[in-house]
Amino acid sequence: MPELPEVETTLQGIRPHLEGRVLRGVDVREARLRWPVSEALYALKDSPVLGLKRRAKYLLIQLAEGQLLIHLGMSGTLRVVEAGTPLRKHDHVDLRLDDGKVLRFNDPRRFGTVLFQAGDDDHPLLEKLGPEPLGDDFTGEWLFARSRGRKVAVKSFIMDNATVVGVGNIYAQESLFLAGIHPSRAAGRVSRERYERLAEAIKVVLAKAIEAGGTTLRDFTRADGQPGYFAQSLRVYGRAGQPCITCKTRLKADRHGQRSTSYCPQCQR
DNA sequence: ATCGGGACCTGCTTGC
DNA sequence: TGCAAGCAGGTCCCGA
Repeated sequence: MPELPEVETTLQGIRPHLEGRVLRGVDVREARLRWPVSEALYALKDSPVLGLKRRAKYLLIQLAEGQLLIHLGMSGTLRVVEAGTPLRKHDHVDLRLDDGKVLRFNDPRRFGTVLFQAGDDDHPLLEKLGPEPLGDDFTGEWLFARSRGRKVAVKSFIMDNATVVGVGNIYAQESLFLAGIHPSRAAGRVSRERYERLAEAIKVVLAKAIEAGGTTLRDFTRADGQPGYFAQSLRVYGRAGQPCITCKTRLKADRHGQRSTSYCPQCQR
């Protein structure tokens, strides 16, 4: 159930199990994901795991031969299990480790990816990505500069990975509410000052969500450690028709590019 | 260049 | 109870 906080939580959950280990091999039971699972993975054998990191919503596993890219799509999860653990439905890929554990990729909708990029170069999918939302180079000024003349809805604009990565449907809505910006407003018609507030809101919302994800980290490797959602802190997402937390106005529902949006018509302009 | 829409999938909820 | 429609947290690619 991955937006960026879930991916970050996953990274932190699997890291201790992978660092310092050797990848013995990869078992692919279903290769038809968003893109076919990279053929090169089938041949990997006894490769030390050099490190793990995250870029946007991609989990990157560094091996001597290159880089493994895992994206959870809309429904993907990773679990660390003991070798021999019975398979569940949609357990598509296993990474076998030298300590008898397995990193198991499950994805009912198969929108996720398991790819391999040989050598030192970044995978093409990573090339066009914008700044990390929690990094110093993501600022209101950046949003302002990039948005001049743009007519797209500001919600679509901040969900565009070239603008900033890791802002999915939930957190886009939450951030716009916090910043008091109407999701349908043209990106080019938001002031510098309001973009400062929006950038700050995005950072706060994501940082808090990551923190909350961290609380479920402890049982992450347990049987069904479904990352909790901290739904109680969602102010507008999924609340269309209910009263605004601030002003009691009935929250409205709308759509931006096939994605539902809820917002307060009073607080967000 | 920019924008909106379609596409890729399964599973769960809703409504007749 | 059964079945179809609608919707779900992502994001690439296409045509206008």
